[in-house]
Amino acid sequence: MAVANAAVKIPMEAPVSEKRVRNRAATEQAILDAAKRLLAEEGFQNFGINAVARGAGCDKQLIYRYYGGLDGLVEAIGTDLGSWVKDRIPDDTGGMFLLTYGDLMERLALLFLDALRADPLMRRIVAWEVSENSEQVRRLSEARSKALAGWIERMRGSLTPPKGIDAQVVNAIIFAAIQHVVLSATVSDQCAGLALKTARDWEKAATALKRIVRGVYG
Amino acid sequence: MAVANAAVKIPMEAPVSEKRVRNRAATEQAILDAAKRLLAEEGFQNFGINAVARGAGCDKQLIYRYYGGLDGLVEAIGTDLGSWVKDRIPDDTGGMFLLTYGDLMERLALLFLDALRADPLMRRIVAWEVSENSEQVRRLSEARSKALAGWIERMRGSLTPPKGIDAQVVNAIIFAAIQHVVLSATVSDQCAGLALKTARDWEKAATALKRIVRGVYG
DNA sequence: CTTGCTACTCACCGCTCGGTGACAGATTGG
DNA sequence: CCAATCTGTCACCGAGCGGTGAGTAGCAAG
Repeated sequence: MAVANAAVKIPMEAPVSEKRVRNRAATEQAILDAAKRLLAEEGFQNFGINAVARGAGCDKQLIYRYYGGLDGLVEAIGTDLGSWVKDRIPDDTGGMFLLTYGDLMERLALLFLDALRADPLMRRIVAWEVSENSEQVRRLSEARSKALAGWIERMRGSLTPPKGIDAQVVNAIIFAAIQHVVLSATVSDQCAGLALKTARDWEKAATALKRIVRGVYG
Repeated sequence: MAVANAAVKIPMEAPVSEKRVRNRAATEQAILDAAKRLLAEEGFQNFGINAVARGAGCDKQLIYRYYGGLDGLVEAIGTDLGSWVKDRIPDDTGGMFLLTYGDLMERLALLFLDALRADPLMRRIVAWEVSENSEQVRRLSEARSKALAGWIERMRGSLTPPKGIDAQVVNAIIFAAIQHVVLSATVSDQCAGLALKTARDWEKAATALKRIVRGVYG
């Protein structure tokens, strides 16, 4: 087999899919991407070592080696989440002048609504958060809420809530409402009997949301 | 072995657990109860034929025979749900005079909040609803929302929402908020960074909720 | 007692899961 | 050149899953 070397040097490369390159960094990234994609598209139900490995096109052993298992991988997703959020939720006021706390909260609520609607991964994580209480989920949840809190703080600027209102609690409830509405709509195109399918439906929801925010903050 | 018959007639009954009686109705009920209990306590994650059969102390084959499988069993739970709700959410106004639509919605919101906090099965179903879109879940969800809508309609009486407000949409958002807050608190004792552990925490949440409702409906 | 019917159990199937140990090919350093 | 190391693959394990076909125990009528 003296010709073996030559044959290896010019093999019929990539008979069907391009040959896997030996590159740890790229493989790690491929695994991370596959995990995020899987979580976003399939949800946490069928999320596991085997599925991720299949999605990344590599052996699951590498997930154990590079991330120490599913937990480590999920943690890596969490770490990734901060930048993820930054890319997806605008950080300016869209040219608006936010004169009052009510202006601010209305804008934040609508921005958050749109951002969540547009981001499947975030939606899955939120759904996961209210369905399971594992270490995995806790880490993800923490990363998410931290990113969210940071965003709100940045947007808030120097505006302060009106006296006599426990804004932290009110805001938590409003954001909870947004999350549940979006989750419910994603799964079943409706929420509590309210259709949430067409753009028109969502406009009505946004209007009602504005009304609620304005009702509290004026 | 002539004594065999005598031995059978007076056997050491129930050596450890009482002997299973041959009673189809009772077994069906045991299966249904086990399913509800399992769903309430463990959630939908590990909910399956084997787990239910184990919980009911019978063979899974009986679940196929009596309910036609998990789907039929879940449907039976859904059917059960109407009466379940009636037992758990009060149907009167608690001696209050509800003069305005705002009065009504405030009371409904608080009642719903408490009822959901007190009912693990309902919470699991709600969590399931926002996590998966299967036929099973759709059936359960439908039964739940029907029961809920019926309750609201009964409580509403002749009160009508103020003009110029799309009450259906606003109410859907408010109920969504309640559901998400309760789910989140159940899993992690907090929601969007807001602690929801002590009675004091919940009082604050209830106050904020009232403020939101009153903000919209006056 | 025999014969059916019903309630119920058991053993087994194929499959996927998470997890591990052994191994092959490429790369690098001596 | 060999040897060590790194990257990636493969075969296999035990366990649990949903699902099924065959068989057993109790009861009632003849």
